[in-house]
Amino acid sequence: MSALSIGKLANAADVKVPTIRFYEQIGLLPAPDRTQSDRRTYQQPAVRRLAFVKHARQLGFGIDAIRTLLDLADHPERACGDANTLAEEQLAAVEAKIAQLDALRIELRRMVSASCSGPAAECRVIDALGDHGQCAQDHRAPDRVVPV
Amino acid sequence: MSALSIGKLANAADVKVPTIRFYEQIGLLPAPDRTQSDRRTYQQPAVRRLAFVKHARQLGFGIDAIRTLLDLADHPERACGDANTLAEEQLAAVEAKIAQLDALRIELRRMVSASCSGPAAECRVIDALGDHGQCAQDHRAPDRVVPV
DNA sequence: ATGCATCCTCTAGTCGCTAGAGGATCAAGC
DNA sequence: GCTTGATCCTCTAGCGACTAGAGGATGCAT
Repeated sequence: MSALSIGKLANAADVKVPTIRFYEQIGLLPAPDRTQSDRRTYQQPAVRRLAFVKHARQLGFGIDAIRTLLDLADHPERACGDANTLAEEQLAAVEAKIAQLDALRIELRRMVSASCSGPAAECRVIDALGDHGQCAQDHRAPDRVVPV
Repeated sequence: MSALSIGKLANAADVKVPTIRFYEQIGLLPAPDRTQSDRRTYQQPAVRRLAFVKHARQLGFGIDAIRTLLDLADHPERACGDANTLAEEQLAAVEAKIAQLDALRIELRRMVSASCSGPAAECRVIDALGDHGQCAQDHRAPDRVVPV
């Protein structure tokens, strides 16, 4: 009755079709049954599972972390210490990134506020980029650079 | 006199050696002269140019944007409107990302604050991930998801 | 029966590097 | 002069999390 094609599942969880196949490929979602013509057929629980994954991704959890979280969700009798740890790590990561972006924001604002209209020779932006000494703040990237 | 090996340049600008080769490959830095044994030799201006690129990357500018900015820096007689536009766009992108991360932070804090020690069945984190309806805020990713 | 949507697999591209293989060359100490 | 270790060269592949597209097989509605 409630069998879903991959397209319906994608719609139900608001996730793109290729993404579902990708998740299956990397073992994040179980391989579903197939029809005679080799099409994937999902049952209702797949929607919840995919929504869980989507929500976790939106919160910035990495695939490995999600694997652990799913595993815990699948085994409700286990202690959830890992889930707390992961969430705390994620929170710390998010807060660190916010701090870094705040420094960037300040620096960029400083550049932009002196908006110039003349030639590039006098451009505040170009100038500031060429001379890091102008930076009031420390806006270095700690590990990886922001992919804004 | 002031010729630099790629290693010296990397040191001077605090950038890794392979990164310099990569920048050359994608045309961000000009191909330098070579010694008889095919080693790259740089002159002093290369340090400033590379530092410019590094600084722009730290501020989150993409390679294409940096190409434009470098082009402007190379032609000081041109109007710098593009530089201002790019900086403004970058500022807007950074601010948008901060807003999104703030929402994530709130949501994650909510999860973490109710730190549980029991089985996963009662875990706040697992529970919250499974039910987006619990989220007070809208922490959806607008375009791409945070690679925290 | 036609036509279009949806599905399948597979490969390659995105971004900005980073890591490693396999080999040549250089500089310093003995 | 010789050895050793650092540095250099090119080339290819990998990261994360998808996304895009080729080329072909179904499914469903008219």
